[in-house]
Amino acid sequence: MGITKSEIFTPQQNRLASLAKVLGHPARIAILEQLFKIKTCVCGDLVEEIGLAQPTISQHLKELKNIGLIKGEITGTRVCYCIDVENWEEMKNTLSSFFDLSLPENHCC
Amino acid sequence: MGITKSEIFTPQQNRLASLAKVLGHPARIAILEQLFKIKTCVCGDLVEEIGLAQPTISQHLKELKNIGLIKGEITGTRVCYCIDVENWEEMKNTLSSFFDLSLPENHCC
DNA sequence: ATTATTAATCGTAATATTGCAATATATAAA
DNA sequence: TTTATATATTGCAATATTACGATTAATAAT
Repeated sequence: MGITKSEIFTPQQNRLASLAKVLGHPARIAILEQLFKIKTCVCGDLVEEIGLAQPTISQHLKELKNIGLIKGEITGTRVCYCIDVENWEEMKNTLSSFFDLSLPENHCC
Repeated sequence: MGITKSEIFTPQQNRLASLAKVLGHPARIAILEQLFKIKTCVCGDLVEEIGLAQPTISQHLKELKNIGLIKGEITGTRVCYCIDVENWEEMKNTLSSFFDLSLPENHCC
């Protein structure tokens, strides 16, 4: 059906999955890495840098913005995108907590 | 087109995205949490626990296994699944490294 | 041998995602 | 005002994902 049965999971599970899902595309990883690399905001340039069509990049940026990982500010005809530092830290913690769940001790395999 | 242009990204970017993608479904998050919770292997029971049909759970388990987050061992008619501790740690580090990229200092927004 | 149990696979329907051309929008420059 | 520039939105085609009923495979129990 292609539809996720979100209603049978906890808000935490759904939130974590949503966050991971947004990170689940190499173009979005590349965009985020570029934002880190240039140490400031991206005002365009991502299209040439990444090599996907402008509408495609725009769409990926939208998803990153929706989940709160980046934010954009319009300056003239350009839009400057940068990491949303506060949310970034929060999501880092969300993922860390999950991965820090204490590992099982009694293996049967 | 529904097809990701993996070839224009680095292996690292694709690897990270693949890992995140697998975590991008609440059922798979729930399965992993359950594996942690019971502190041992899951031999069935996931179907009742999670509330999706048996083929659906089986499919999710397959994806978790493919990426290496869990491993399974056949014992009789049952299959015991548990966290693949070694890979788990590796993936934790992969994600941590990404999130620990030093945050940009010069904000323009 | 037959039956029960458990999990994987197949087939299929519904929905989501990816990517881009075409277009729209909105500001800057001339 | 007209034109150029940058980004968003729309519409669509191709592919992927999710979910599950039906079936299969493989062992256990009777």
